[in-house]
Amino acid sequence: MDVPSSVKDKVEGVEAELEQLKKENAALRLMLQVMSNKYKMLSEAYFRESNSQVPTICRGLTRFDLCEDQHSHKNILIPQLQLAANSSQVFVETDPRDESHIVKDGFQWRKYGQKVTKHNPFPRAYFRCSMAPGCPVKKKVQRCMEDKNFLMATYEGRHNHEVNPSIGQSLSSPTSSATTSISGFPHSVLDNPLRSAITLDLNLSSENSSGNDDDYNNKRSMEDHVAASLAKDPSFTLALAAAVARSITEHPKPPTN
DNA sequence: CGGGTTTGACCGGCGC
DNA sequence: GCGCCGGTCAAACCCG
Repeated sequence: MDVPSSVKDKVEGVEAELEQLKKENAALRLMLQVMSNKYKMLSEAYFRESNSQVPTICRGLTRFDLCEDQHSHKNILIPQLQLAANSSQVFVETDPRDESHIVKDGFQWRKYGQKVTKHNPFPRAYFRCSMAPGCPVKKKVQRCMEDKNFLMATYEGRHNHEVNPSIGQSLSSPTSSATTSISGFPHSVLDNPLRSAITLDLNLSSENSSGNDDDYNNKRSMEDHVAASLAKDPSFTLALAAAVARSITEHPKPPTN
């Protein structure tokens, strides 16, 4: 019995969609695992600090920012972890064969060094902003260890000038998608329409980044990949945030003294 | 020739 | 004090 080609196409379409959903589910599961582990680590660190009588600033603890999705005009919860003051991280999907460390973010950068770090075989490049004399902003760019599709750029400092749109235009190009959270930047920069509409900063604080075990790096790399793909879909982010919130509330409380 | 990149050397912080 | 490691410097080099 012959199956009409239109039906066949439809079936193939549904199968492709199913496959896509499976991938997204896998990504979500991974994300939940990572965030759950991260929450556990942070909780332990927090309680250790509390118990050691050291004055504590709650840096690096998870909070949820309420933001409005520009497309659906619904508020979405965005899990966000703060880096050190004036510091932020950006994840950019690039061709893994591209070794140029170029993150087109609207600024002009001058490279002043490159280094191979201990836990990542890919070299880390160091840049200074060269758009304005005396601009104190620096950035570090390094390819994610386990997912070569992503570059991780760490920004430090505040720009003392405006962004140049002609430099940043490729940020919105189809071949380069950025998942950004830029803290410490002037509003004029943040309001730039060239900037990615979705903010999803899943980074640990600078304090936690001082941990240098492989386990941590593995989690971080997985996080980078998952965060970048999920951040493209605000409704998915909403569902994720709800699931994470459930995960956190169900997590057993750390021992108290 | 000026501006950017490369790369080895150097420096300072940190843990042991 | 020593060694490790990340970050920076600066001379050499490249390119338009």
